[in-house]
Amino acid sequence: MKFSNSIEYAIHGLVFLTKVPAGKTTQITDIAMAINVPEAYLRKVFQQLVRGGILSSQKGAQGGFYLTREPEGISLKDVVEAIDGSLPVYGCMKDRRNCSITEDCPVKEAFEQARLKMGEVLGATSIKDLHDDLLSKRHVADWLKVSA
Amino acid sequence: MKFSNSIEYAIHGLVFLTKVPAGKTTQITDIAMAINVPEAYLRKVFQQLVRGGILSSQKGAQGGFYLTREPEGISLKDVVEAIDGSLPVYGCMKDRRNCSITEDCPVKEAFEQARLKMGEVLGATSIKDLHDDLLSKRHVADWLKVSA
DNA sequence: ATATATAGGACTATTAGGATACTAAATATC
DNA sequence: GATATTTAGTATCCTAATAGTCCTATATAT
Repeated sequence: MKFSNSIEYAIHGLVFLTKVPAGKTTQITDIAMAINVPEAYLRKVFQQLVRGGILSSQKGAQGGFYLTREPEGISLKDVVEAIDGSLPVYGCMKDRRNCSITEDCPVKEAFEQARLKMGEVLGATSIKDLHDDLLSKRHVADWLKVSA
Repeated sequence: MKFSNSIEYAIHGLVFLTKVPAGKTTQITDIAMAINVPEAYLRKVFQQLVRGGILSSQKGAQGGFYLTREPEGISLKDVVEAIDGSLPVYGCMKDRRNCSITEDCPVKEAFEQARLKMGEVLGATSIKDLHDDLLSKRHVADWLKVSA
């Protein structure tokens, strides 16, 4: 079981935008080139982030994308939920299988607990945390240098 | 993001086998009918559980499947790993994108922490826990009654 | 008006999941 | 040992989701 590739693209793109001054837009072409992701695809990913309220966009000349809120307010949980819809959910087939356990199902509850715990961890790491952590490394990624 | 349906089938099948005395085999036909799952498909799922060491099987007349170890020793984590391969993993594309962060990647680490937490929760719930919890309900599932 | 940039839909390709069917192999029993 | 029984394993099919591209519409700064 794997998180989608789009999530990695989204995270890199968001970390890249961390350094951009608030209110200033950045064009998708520049971001895609910097983090080495197909431009057309990254555009799609960024549209999902806009719908998820993480990014804002402006059309037309001098337009582009920018963070809706400060990078310390954007968690990995937010990103995953914007892209993949939700953290991994237990897929119950009770309708198809006419299982009579309609509520208080212990299986569902165990998986729900597990999902909440995962959410706590991913909710505790912000885009800013990632950005700062990466900068502190000796060998900084190229795409991070470019954004400086 | 969803856990596969096979996991639900596997869990129901295993809970069903909880009541079967140790060493006694049960045929896939009976299990599939009891828990209302397509027989051919459940056979596939059970093969995965055999490979995962959770079930054992015996070929030939009077053959069938049986639990390899006691139901209190089988956790939801074991089942998920036998069926889906692993709890959800962060899919990093560093090869394709020639990302220079080869080790100590903070993104990878955050997702790894999250996966471990989820594993702790799912590892703490056993098939026996689920069975006992279900039996304690007022309205017990039909497939559970059958196995009694 | 016009050049510029995202929005959004249409479209393709590849992969994974869900499900079925058939053949091979093992074994209890007669 | 022959046979019926039952799982193992594989091959196949269908569907859905992911990954990725491209074209057109729409908004907007200048």
